[in-house]
Amino acid sequence: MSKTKPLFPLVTVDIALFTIDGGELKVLLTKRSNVPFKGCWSLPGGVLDPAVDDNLLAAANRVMLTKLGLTLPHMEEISSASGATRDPRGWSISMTYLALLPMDQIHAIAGKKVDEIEWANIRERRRKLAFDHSGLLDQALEQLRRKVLANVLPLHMLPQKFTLTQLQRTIETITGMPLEKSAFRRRLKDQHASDLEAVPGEYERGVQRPAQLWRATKDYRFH
Amino acid sequence: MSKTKPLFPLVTVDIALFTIDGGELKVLLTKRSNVPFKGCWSLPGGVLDPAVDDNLLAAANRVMLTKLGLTLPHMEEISSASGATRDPRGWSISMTYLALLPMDQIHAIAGKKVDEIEWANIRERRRKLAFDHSGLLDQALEQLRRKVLANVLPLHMLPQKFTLTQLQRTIETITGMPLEKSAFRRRLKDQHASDLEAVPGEYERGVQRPAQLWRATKDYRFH
DNA sequence: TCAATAGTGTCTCTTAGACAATATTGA
DNA sequence: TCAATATTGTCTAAGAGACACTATTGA
Repeated sequence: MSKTKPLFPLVTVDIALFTIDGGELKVLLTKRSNVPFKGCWSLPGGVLDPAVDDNLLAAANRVMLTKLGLTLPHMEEISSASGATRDPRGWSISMTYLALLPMDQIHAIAGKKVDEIEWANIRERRRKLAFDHSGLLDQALEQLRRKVLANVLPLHMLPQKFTLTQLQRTIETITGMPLEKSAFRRRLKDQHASDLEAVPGEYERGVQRPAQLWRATKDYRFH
Repeated sequence: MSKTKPLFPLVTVDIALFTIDGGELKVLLTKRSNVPFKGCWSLPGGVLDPAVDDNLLAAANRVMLTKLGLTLPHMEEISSASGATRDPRGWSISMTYLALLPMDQIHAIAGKKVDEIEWANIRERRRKLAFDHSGLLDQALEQLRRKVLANVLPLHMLPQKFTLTQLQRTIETITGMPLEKSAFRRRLKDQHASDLEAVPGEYERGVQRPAQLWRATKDYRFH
């Protein structure tokens, strides 16, 4: 470690990383290998290292890369949690981040897998997490749903090339609300012309009419 | 001061406090009386004191109370700013808060007025602020406008009792967009029945038909 | 031909904007 | 009565949901 001075207050970053797997919304959890809360499940996270982190967002990206080998297409600050009692080690600040992983990279986790990991189904979330992570996860999930309901496209959860039906299913899975196919596509044409582009001549085939493949335009952001 | 240990990283809170004055949106600025950026204008703020602050939100409220004598009806976390270079004193974290002051309390500022203060007109904002506060103010302002445009009522900027026209003018001032009186009132009736209540028998009088006075319902939150 | 899903068209209903009409006061 | 602003009503246009229709493939 490159830490030189002890941190006071203790500053950590915690990441709620979501993806879609088997038509279900999942979040990545890690089992803690150290005290406090050793053996408990928690959001993946780590301690700020001022010697190497340019800022807190960079710290979140570093943690996901070094601990899990992941470079994530979206990382967004959600909120802080702070106080003297939320971490037994003392007065602490945690910044929570919302991150998205493309569904075809769900098995890309490599890195120094010091911790046991699990993709937990959001709908079955009854497990109590370490620290105040249950609440942090709730906030990140709420923000994800709010944005998708507000018509922001979660393209970073899809493969590079995808069909419009895949996109529709992804949104339905996140929000829990069914979409009308016709109205959904009308909205894409009217309001997302600059977000999506058809991949010329590429189609997904099956026992049906081939489906046009689409991709996010360059520099698309989940904003 | 009750600080016992020096902070590392340095943790501060900065508050973008908005109100309406003379039909204009204003933000409270303070002139810094200490280094760094001595003599520069900045958002009011202060350093976290883990010995007395329950959390960062409490720190923001304490700073506004002790430095300016204000107890604010709304205080909301916006975002963090962090890094090694944004404050010459070293690696720092600042949490920005959005706060609202009722327009009839614009002169309520008392407290230990160690700093010179000014209500700066948002539309004339060309002044460069200390640290990265210009950007922080932009973010807070954007969030305020986003919420008001998304139909959240800024009741905390109005007096306890107000007319619907006052509310309409307030919203128009924040967003910069004119509202249709009829459609606006229809929206209030349809979507804000639980946010507003008429004050029975109380009217604002003038050279015109008296205007019903309204108040925010108990526990109304700007959310 | 049929099952299956892609993709499009159309009808209707709701909602929001535009604008007009009525209401009530002080001067 | 008039000026001024509060409050309400109505017409219309745009957008969204419901639903049906057509298109294209593999089996």
